[in-house]
Amino acid sequence: MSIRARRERERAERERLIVAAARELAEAEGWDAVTTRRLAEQIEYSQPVLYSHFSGKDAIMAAVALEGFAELAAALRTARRSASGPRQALADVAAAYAAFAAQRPALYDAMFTHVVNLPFASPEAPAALHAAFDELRRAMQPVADDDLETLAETFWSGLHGLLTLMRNGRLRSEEHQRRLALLIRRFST
Amino acid sequence: MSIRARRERERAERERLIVAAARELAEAEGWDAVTTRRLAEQIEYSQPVLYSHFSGKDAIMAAVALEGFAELAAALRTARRSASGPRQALADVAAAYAAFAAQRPALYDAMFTHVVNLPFASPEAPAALHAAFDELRRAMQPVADDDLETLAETFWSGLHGLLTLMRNGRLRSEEHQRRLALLIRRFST
DNA sequence: CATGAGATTCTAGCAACGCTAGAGAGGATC
DNA sequence: GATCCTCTCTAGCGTTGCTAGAATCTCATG
Repeated sequence: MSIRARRERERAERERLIVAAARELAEAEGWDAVTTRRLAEQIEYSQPVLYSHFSGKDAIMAAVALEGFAELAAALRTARRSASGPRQALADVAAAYAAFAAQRPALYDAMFTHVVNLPFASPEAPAALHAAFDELRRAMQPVADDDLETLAETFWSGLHGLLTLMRNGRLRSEEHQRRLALLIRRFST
Repeated sequence: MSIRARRERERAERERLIVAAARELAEAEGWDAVTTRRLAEQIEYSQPVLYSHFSGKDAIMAAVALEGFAELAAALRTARRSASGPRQALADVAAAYAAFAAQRPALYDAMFTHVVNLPFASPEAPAALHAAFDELRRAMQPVADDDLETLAETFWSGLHGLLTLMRNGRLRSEEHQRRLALLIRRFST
């Protein structure tokens, strides 16, 4: 029994290693640099081992994205709780979201632009994802008139659009903060 | 002299063919299906011919994107001009933008998410791109207080976020119209 | 202690990708 | 008619994600 347990423990540890290696490599050199060969080399096993843990590269990216959702939820929660008041909460949460995306672009991509296999706007979506969106919803509660869910989705989309277009060079970078402030202002009534 | 002219004409025609084939294939099966081999087969020439016209696959995508900008500008212009009034113009232009993105997702991707080589928010950006953004700017003129440029960028980002997150299954599809209306409403004062 | 079964991991390779070097064919020029 | 030059093709390089089948290692059983 104990042997089996040790095996499973080691196996879980190796899986953790794969996800960590993928994330590190992606954050350092972008997702294009994350190849199965480099991952295998990093964990000091051969390529096929990856496929005994994950169905493919997409599944590894999804695992990285899942980590990201949990961290995003935590960051948003901290921002909301440390806000000076309910009105400030929205601005602080939005700023935390923007900072998260700016500091971990590769992670953000895995979460919101690349992987499509994860269920999103449905009850089957991962708990961490629900938690992250819930933080945004709570931050918007004080400024919501009726349909909180739709309002939160729309504001989130605005944030997401600003950050992705900004990062891809589609917007004047010197106006970034002004646009963020403008968006928040438009959703603060 | 005439021979040289015919040559150049035929060459330009072949270049047009390449772009058209890339666009068709992308719209039918997505950009992943657009390979240099399939493109070569479609135009009935060998692969290296593509590289005598374009520096690589990215350049072909950029050419397709350029077509898209022109068409988007035209669509937005039509929407703005046929609007019943200056207040309705913003809603109509936004609706036209959303329809464009929904009907030609691959084209939209080439324009706004994939290719990064094109200059964007700068004077060097292609004329068609300036024209398209200018339509949005004009539609927002009546509702702008002071900084029209930043306002237009922010509203555009909101639209872009809604459409991309929607298309990738990140938002509840049944609420799409409601979110669009909400965004427009928030930017209509 | 030896052996066979079962799980685990590796080597080697497939098909497809973007892209390119160098050979060959064709028409224009002297 | 020989020579050049432009154009196009065949063939191939290095890389990708992924997989089949051989090899190795572990462990319970005779």
